[in-house]
Amino acid sequence: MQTMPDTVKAILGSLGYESLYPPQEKAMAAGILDGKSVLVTTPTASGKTLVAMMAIAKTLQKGKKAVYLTPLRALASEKASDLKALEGIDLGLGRQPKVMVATGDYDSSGKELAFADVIVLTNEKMDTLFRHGVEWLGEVGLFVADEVHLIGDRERGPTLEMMLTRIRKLYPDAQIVALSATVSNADEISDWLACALVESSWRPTKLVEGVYEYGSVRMGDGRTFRVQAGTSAPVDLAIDSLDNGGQALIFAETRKRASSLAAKAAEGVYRRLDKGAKELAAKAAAEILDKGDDAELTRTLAQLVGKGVAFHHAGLAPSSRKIVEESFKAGVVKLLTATPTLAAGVNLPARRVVVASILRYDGEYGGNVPISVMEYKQLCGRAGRPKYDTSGEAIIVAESTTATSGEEIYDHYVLGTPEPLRSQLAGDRAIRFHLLSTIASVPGMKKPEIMEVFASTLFARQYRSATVQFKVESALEYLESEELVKARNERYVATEFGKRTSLLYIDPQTAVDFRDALNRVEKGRRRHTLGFLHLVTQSPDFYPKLALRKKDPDEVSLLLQERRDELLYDMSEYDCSRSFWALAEWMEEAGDRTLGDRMGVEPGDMHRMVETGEWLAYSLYEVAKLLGREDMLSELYALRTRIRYGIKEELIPLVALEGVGRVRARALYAAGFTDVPKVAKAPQAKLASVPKIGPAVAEKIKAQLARRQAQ
DNA sequence: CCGTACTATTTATAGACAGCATGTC
DNA sequence: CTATAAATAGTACGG
Repeated sequence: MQTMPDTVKAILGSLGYESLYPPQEKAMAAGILDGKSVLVTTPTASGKTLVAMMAIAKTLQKGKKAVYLTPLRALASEKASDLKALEGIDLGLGRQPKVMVATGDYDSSGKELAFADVIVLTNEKMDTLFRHGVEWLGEVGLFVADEVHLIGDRERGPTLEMMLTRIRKLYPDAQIVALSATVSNADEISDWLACALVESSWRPTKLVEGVYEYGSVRMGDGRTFRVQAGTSAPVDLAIDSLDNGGQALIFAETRKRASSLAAKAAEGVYRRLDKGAKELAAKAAAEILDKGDDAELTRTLAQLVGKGVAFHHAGLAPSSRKIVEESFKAGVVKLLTATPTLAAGVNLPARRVVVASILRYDGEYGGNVPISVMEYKQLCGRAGRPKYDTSGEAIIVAESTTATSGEEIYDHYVLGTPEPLRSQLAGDRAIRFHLLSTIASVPGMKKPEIMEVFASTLFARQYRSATVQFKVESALEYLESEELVKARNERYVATEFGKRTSLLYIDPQTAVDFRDALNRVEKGRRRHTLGFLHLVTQSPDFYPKLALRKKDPDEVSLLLQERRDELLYDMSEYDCSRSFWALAEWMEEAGDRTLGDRMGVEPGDMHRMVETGEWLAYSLYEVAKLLGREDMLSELYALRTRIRYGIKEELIPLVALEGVGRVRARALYAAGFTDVPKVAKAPQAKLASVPKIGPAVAEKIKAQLARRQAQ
């Protein structure tokens, strides 16, 4: 503590901290306040944010900007609101420090960001800022990279790896503070990033891990105890925790299992609620119904929340998800079941974490495979609420049906150490994607210079140089043969098509598929909406891709037959996904009931499909524009709007009105207001009498039409 | 013949980042 | 080539 400078002490004081946690002291000793780059590996909730905040404060005092990088939008906004605490501190800037967030869905404009001192971004957003060559990056003195262990993720690791590589290369003087969960090759990572390594296993609450088998639990501290057998082992363990006064969190391997475990727990939990708790639960349940949609999933969830139990997974509507999170935090929901969404996302700790199974289905493998020790430790990280519990517990349920015994599980997971982090940049998709952006952002590099960029990746450290060379070269060949890049005098530049692809942030494969498909479309007046939609949903960038169920092909086949003339290529119902089908119905104004109950598409999935679908439809529009296909532009623009709002073509003009979405647009149309001029002509009272449109909305519509006319 | 309890068969499988703000026949 | 739990369809049996 004696090493702490007064300024930092003052900052800590104004943030409400008196002393530092051990890992925080270690980070200071490593020189984090002197601008030294550091990799901090500690368990979750051990105060990494404060470490970052101290470094950020120091950076701002030097008149530099700080960038904070996270893997999730939800974490970005959470961190931003944590960091807002800095806005209240005088750092000698002569003004208030400014904290801003920019993510794909919530974008502060580039200009605004230039005036911010602390900028919170997702890793991908940072990548796009590099691609756009934002000017203020030179003013950044500190990059904080949170959850750096994501480097080992097959899908999203490469972006993080390339981004860190680029930061090191372009801004060698900038300080890097990398925050990571515990990994076994932390020294290799810190060496790669030229960082000092700070390792600590300290936690603010003690964590005791154990394994449940045949009705009894063996804990890491030597304790053993039996659990009252009830409906199902994970539920029994959770209820046992409630009886000891602590909330419980069950991690399940599938969504279905999460909701079924919650249902099993409902009666037992409800019996344990007192009158006040029951009232609060009923209120939360009503809120879910009120703010959510009409899908079966939402109704089931509301019913369970009314009993003090909930499930949480990516199928929930964003509104339901938020209410569940808040209710659990507030203690209204006593027992929560969840898929791994909660392991990486917002911090929702519980006294006891139950891992219902260490197996998870892997489609490529064709069976269940055990999760990694690192994943398991991530789940454990949610055990123990610093403010309420002195210690947290994590218990794995060992299924008696599987070959692995409780003892083996204990040895492997409880006593085990997380796996080393492996670069995932060797994947073809990842290499192509990042190679294109490298060439597009620095035009005119020769092959050796390009190789040099990849030579400073973690990938190059972990693989033979011949492998790296081979991978990069074959990706280069691909990009060249598809005319995304071209070489002149051995210097590589991106073509217009390549540049556009890089800025749209789509997979080169997606761009090529789009281009080739559009080029095959004959010029003319024929409509191709369904074909375009298929193209979008088939893209490797589209997510989520739901497979057809056994009973679906008949109905999809009918849809294809009816609209065969809209297709771009010959295809059958077996070339379709349920995502394609659902979006097609969505664009025909199918409701939550149809989508959820008949098609089995949960609200959260629909939300994401609309989001990615719209982005890709926009990209398809841009590719068509680049190809000079004016004949398709209006139809592609319509496609984008229809995906976004879930409407038939006739409603497109109406949703341009602020405050009018799919439901109100349909209501207006049904009342005879079939276009904007008709709405403009109608008296306000007439609009207000249309169902779903009250006086307030009618006024809003009138006001903006008046504004529009004035321009 | 019907309802219930049990058994065989079928079905489906975690999560999540990114762009940009028209101009038609 | 590989798994497993939940939902659903099918079957046996008692009344």
